[in-house]
Amino acid sequence: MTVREDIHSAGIPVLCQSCEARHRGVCGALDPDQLVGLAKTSSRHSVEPGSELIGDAETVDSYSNVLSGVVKLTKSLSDGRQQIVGLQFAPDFLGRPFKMESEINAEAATAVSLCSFPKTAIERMMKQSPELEHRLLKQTLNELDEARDWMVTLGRKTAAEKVASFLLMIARNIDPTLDPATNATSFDLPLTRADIADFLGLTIETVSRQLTRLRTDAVIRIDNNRHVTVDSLTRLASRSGA
Amino acid sequence: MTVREDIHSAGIPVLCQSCEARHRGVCGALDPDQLVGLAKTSSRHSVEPGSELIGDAETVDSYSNVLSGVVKLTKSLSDGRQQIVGLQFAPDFLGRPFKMESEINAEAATAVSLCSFPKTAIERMMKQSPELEHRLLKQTLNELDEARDWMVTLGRKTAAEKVASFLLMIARNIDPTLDPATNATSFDLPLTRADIADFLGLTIETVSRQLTRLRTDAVIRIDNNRHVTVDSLTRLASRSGA
DNA sequence: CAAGGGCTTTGACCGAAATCAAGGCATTGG
DNA sequence: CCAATGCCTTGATTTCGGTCAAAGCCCTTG
Repeated sequence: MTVREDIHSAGIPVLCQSCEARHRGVCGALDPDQLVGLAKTSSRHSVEPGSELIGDAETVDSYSNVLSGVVKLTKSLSDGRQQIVGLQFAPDFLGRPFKMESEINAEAATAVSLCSFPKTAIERMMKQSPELEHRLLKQTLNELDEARDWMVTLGRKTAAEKVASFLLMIARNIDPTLDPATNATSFDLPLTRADIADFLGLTIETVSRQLTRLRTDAVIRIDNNRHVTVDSLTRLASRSGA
Repeated sequence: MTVREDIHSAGIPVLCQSCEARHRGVCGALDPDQLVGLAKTSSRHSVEPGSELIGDAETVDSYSNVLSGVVKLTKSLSDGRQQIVGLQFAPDFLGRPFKMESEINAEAATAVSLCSFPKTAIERMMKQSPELEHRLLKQTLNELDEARDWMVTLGRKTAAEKVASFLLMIARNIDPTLDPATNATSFDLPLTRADIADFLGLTIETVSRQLTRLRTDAVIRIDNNRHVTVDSLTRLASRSGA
């Protein structure tokens, strides 16, 4: 069971008072008393696609729960080559505990809404509440797992398998209409072709060609360049290389 | 500062009684009283290169500190394609807290010595000692950082850059004779060409050819197929693509 | 020493994906 | 309505790394 599933199934809805929304991110680990303290300092934001959330530019001093939308984590080489090293969906927690040396950027891939807390507030709370740190450890272990799965994709899969794996991963994360009977599903791509290329270690052209192939082979349909309909998840999975 | 450096610089030597060795892994987070309890259940092992430490076969029910040697973490696709997703050096902590779903294998790349504890003992201790969980969180964050760095290497670097990056990483981790003056260093490769290929997402032949190129360009020397001498770390770094 | 096996190197050739180059198709704004 | 802009697709060509094949080099073992 992933952390995400765990939080969902635990079903701990927490009224985060400042952002006036019920959500289930890391806040779910706090007891009501603690939460009231935290809520006073939290605030809800909505940001445009493309906004930089964590970057080299401004030293960001806050943590956030992702309430909706998709955030991409990227790293770049000095000559501009870029790689997306992670995607965060609701209710993931966004931020860098204990300043790591690694330079990472976070950018809104879609419209994103966040509930943010000052770094100091979270860090104070973490000292008091082992349960909060435990939650964080679990999310981190989960992200590590995902990162390692993608290392296999990046290092050992063909372009066709990479694209199929990507679609499968997105479907699993934001699929609104999973139909177990027909084994079909549909969703909006949260990333542009360029982002997908940066995620899979390919070029835009190769991503486009592979999507075209999946379309002509009738594995998927794409409307408005965004909305994907997968006719058979199993057929897609069989092309993802395990 | 990496976790590894942190543990080293903190300089917390702990006498782990059962293995009768001073080491500084996760045990360093425990106070002496707790340690006595743990030490009763711990034991020191030495394993041959190639031994499987964590695998699909036997469900391993213990955690370990790596005392010396190098452990490779691998993942495989159903058709046998393999990817190394991490390397662990002393004093890293080896094991899977909270059973994750991801199937991962750990195998001794070199001769390895370990200090192992039963899973139950560590887990009991973790509930009592927030400091232990904190250490674990820090190591996990560090591994996540490393994994994401390698995603950039796997997705966006050329074969030449991959091999240079690999040598640089190994040098940083097990360099016994770093000479800041001449900027030179030397070390034994802990991995075979096949392992290096699995780590970098390349074939054996490509790894061999790139090493040959570095040799003919006088950036490195290799003796006995194992012992590498880097004449200029900066020159090597300049070939690693940042 | 010779034989054998495991690992590594090297060479010739091939192919998947990158690069280079147009062109299409929406949305936006004058 | 017609540029203009930003994505996306498609085609032609090139190239980097993979594949196939052979040989070299150690190291062990009889």
